[in-house]
Amino acid sequence: MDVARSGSEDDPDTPRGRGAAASDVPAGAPASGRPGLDRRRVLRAAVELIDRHGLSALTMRRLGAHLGVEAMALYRYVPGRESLIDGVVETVLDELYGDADVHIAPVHGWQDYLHRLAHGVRRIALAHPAVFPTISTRPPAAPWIRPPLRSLRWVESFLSALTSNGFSDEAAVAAYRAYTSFLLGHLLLEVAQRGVPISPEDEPEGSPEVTVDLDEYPNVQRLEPHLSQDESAAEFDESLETLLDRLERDLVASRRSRPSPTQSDPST
Amino acid sequence: MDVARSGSEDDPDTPRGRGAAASDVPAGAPASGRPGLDRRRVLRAAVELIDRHGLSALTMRRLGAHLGVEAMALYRYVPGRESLIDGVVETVLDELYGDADVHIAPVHGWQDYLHRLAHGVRRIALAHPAVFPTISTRPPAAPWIRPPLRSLRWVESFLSALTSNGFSDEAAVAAYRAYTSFLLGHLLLEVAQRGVPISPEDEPEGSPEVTVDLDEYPNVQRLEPHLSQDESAAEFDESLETLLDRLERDLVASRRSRPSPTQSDPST
DNA sequence: ACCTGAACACCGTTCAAGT
DNA sequence: ACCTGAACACCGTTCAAGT
Repeated sequence: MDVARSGSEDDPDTPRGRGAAASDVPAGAPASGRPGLDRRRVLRAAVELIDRHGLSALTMRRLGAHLGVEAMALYRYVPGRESLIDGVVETVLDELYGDADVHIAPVHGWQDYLHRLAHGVRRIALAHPAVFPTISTRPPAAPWIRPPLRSLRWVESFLSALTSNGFSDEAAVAAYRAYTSFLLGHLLLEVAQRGVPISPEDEPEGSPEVTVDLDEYPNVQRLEPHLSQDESAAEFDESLETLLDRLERDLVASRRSRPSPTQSDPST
Repeated sequence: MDVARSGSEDDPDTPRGRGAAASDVPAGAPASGRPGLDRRRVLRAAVELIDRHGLSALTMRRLGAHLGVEAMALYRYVPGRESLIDGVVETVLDELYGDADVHIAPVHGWQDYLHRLAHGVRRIALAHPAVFPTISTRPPAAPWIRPPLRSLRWVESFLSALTSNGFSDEAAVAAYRAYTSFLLGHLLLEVAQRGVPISPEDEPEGSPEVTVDLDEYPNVQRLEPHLSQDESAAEFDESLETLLDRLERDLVASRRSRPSPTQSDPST
């Protein structure tokens, strides 16, 4: 279960001794980070902007203003807007690497690991609902790198967890596919359900309440109370358990037909 | 199984007697539709533009040019770009209403219906891969209208099919949720895997082939052949069957605990 | 080394004006 | 009734110039 740190790219231009230079500034500065721009600072500001006002509010000019700088200054740290958005996706996903709950040694094998990983991704989706659709739909680097697990590191970690626990290569890949589409489908819908900030300042004023006439849709009308209920959390857990159970059944079945070729080590 | 026609909005401003005025024009005009703009024509041109060059290529000015008109003329038929995109989503989804394979009387009850519907949605996703991410992520009209089944009509049709076949209200809603997240997860990933046209003219020239060094990711490296294989179609079918089987099991189990309260009519 | 001013091409959108 | 010209505010991006 070797999972190291960040993925973005090792920027060797970090101008400080970790926590030293950060002390002579409010540390939680509200908007304008005077002390010196920095790729990481730019990306984090971009995430903040999207979180607060939606993706369409992320313009080079606004991001510059947010950082107390002209837009053109950003091109030192980022090749352009598209690539800035890629960086935002990486930055948000990088939070997973720092998520203690995902990293503690799994006490119940691979199931525990997949369980923790799934909830880690869910926390990220809920923390950055305006970013998650972008995480889900940006074209991945390779066709088999499936969102929302968009980095080689996580794919490796996933496959390693399964193959070192008795899964055949084919089964591990199949599990990877099932797992990612489960995460994507559920979390995208959960995030959509919550309503994401779209463009500038949602709904101008006293909402006109676009109430549709449901008379022609009797089932929808009758089930409206059920439909409106937010069961996302429970559903996520249930579906996840269902998936893990299925994977385990398949695993056991495969062990029976092709008896254990050296029971793997439960190390780490 | 009552499913009527289009959903967009009943535009009463159609300036012709259906097929009469359309006869004095090539009928399959390649780009510039001289004879008179029309909301439907505008939307279809927008779909074509996205299909060919990606969402970012859809600008009011380019769409106008494509239709042989200045951009400002489009504002007669569409309130603005955002709403144009909503119209594109509706237009593409409307193809489902005309899909014969979805509409024929289901010969094997609700399972047959869900099966046909799923494949209908999949056909649409594959026919318009550049539109599907937008279908998946545009904020729905109501929180419980879940992509990719974005219209009241389909939700009604879905719920009707299940509740008239023995499903309780709760079970029907749960099935609706499971079904939509299945569709979304699978199809979004299948479409992403195929690589969608992003911005202008993919890859300028002889692709530099960004080959990543896989040495640090031994499992990924070993499984690369498996991972690269496109099993989307088979996986879609398998996962769909798994889902339908689970729904059926739950249905049977519920019948046992609460014996049939009037076996419903299999009409239409 | 880092940022800015000015400029360019291209946006969405409004509105008075043309036909 | 339908389309256009001109204009406005706002984009992304380049590049020579400032400090």
